[in-house]
Amino acid sequence: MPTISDVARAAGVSMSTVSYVLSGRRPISAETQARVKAAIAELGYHPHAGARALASSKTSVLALVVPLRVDVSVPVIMQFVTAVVTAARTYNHDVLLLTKDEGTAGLERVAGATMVDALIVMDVERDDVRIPALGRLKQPSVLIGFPDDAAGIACVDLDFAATAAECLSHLAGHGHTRIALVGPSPAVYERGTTYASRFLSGFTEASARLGLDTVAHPCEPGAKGVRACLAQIDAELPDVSALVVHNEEALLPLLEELRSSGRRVPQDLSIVAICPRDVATGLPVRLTSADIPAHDVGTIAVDMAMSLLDGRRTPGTRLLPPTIIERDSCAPRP
Amino acid sequence: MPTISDVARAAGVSMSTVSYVLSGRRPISAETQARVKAAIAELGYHPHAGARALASSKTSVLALVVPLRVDVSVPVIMQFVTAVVTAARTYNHDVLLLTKDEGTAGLERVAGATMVDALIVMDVERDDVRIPALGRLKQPSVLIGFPDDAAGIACVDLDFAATAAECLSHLAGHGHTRIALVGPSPAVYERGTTYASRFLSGFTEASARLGLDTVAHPCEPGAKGVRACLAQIDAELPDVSALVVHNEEALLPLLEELRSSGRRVPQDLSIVAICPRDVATGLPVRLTSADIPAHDVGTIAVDMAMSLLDGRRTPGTRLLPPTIIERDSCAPRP
DNA sequence: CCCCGTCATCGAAGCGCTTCGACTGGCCGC
DNA sequence: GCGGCCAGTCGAAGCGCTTCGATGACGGGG
Repeated sequence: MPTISDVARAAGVSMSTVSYVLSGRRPISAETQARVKAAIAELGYHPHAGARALASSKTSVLALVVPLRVDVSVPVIMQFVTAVVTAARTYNHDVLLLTKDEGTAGLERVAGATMVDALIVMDVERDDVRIPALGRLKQPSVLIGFPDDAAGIACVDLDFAATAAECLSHLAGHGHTRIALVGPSPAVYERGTTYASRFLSGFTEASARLGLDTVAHPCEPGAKGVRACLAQIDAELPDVSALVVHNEEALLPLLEELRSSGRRVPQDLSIVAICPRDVATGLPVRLTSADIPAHDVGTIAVDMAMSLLDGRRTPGTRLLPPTIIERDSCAPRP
Repeated sequence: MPTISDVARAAGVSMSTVSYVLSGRRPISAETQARVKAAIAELGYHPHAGARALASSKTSVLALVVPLRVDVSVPVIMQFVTAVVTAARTYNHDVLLLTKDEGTAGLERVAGATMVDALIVMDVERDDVRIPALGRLKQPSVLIGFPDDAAGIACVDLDFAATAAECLSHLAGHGHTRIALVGPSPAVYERGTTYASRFLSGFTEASARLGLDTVAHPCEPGAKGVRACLAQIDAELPDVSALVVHNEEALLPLLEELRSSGRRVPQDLSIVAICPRDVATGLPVRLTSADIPAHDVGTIAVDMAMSLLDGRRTPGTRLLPPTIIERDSCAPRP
């Protein structure tokens, strides 16, 4: 492996000149630049990341913490991940992958060892122990999600409250007035993931504002859970004509159950789902859905991390507006 | 951030002693070790990764290259990823995530910059351009999948040929003699992913060996693709009584199509699928399946990389034996 | 009693890069 | 015609760690 001094020798200049050609931090004449670049190409020189990190205290690496076992669907996580990696590359950064199960120790390890310049943390919970830990690090961090108290740490996420409201007004626009929310499994609420409760309170508020008759129920996973949830809804809200489904796992069994009990979607029952595009289109009925903009969220998280890194101030928090995509699961009230 | 010399001063020893306590490469008396460790704990010292990499030419980081857009299902990829990250941590390594779309350049970048000690590459194709590139790196690498010519690079994967044979003998054991293979979409074959052709040739061979009547067809994605594929199969192999499905996306539409055309699974038609556990159990019928051992493959890939790193010789290639899990989609021939 | 081998520890030389201060010509303005 | 300035370049001092050879103390064998 050639070093910077090999390049310098080959180009007939000093090490520092090569360094300045590479970083552009000082003016170097066009001819010299050309010679240096030629030498670099010829030798196949790559600056040594460790040496660079040592000398400059910058690693060009971002840490990304992903959840291992989750209630939020795996494809969505993967979308976040690829968005983050792709966005990081546009800033010439790479991504070190950590898992949530390492908890606070993982953060401290990579930050303490100066392996990364900044951290992006997914799946933060209401009262996440990692938040105070992040605050103690010398590297900046960005949360994907909203804890109760972000303690000054930057956050990005879909505006779930506004999304719930959008779903309701979309259905209200079709004439529906009796609407039920099929929520995530109780485990999600208990775990303290705030998107569930943010969605729920947005739902409740908008329902009151729009004068709708609504009920909301969490939904256990599996066909039995769906059946139980539907039964409860029918009992509490007879003549319900539309469902808002904030539970990806429930979608398929739900459609199965409705079909086998003879309720047609959308003729008898309209549905709006909160899920990524491909889930909405991959089911037996193409669902009208509020999109989960995983790609945008990931990209914005990286943008925020980069602003933080070069000292620019960033809005502490970004809530992305919802987008509803009309497909085949909403009809006017029967 | 405290440095090793802060620790040394606090413990009243030299820097090198601290280093030897940390690495264990030379004997240090118990008392000295205790003092050093106390100082480390008290100061909250973490060795600087860059400095360490510079001095030792070891980074304790593995690169993992994942495909971005794929025909193999996202949850499977994610299983590989989490297995690799988890296994890497047991060796005190971290994982740098690269995407396949960076191609050869990504590999050369991280290897050239000495950001990683070894590379693990997923989704390798028949004649992958990355293979010669990997050969040129000074870091060892492990492929997940089997190219036509691995050029001496280590490989791990499920033994797809043996898997096909297992599926057939499982069905033959239930008395089936007329069996069709619903293969991946033609795009997969064209892209040159070898697992498809390995499976197909295993299928053909075992079919001959067992004296079965079989046909094999690729299957375009979507409901129409499934319908077309079934039609072809029925035309070429009337009275087909079992299907081997090597196409995760086709599974749901396939079951839909069979149901709506009145063919019951497994009474009228038995099915063995090749897919991960959760897919097999998440469908309307719990499918008997040959498991895709993503977790094991990921773990073994890391083990192989580590052996390569400390100079131990490893088998150049590991093919994992298939496991068939009996569920509700296989019945004796009607 | 001396020599030698062992064990535990130290000192210093890098590893490859960035960065800061200093140096050199040329060119301007007065 | 001289001081000052700027563009362009160089030299050297680290950055924090590992590692190798050297050193000192100590005990055992001759």
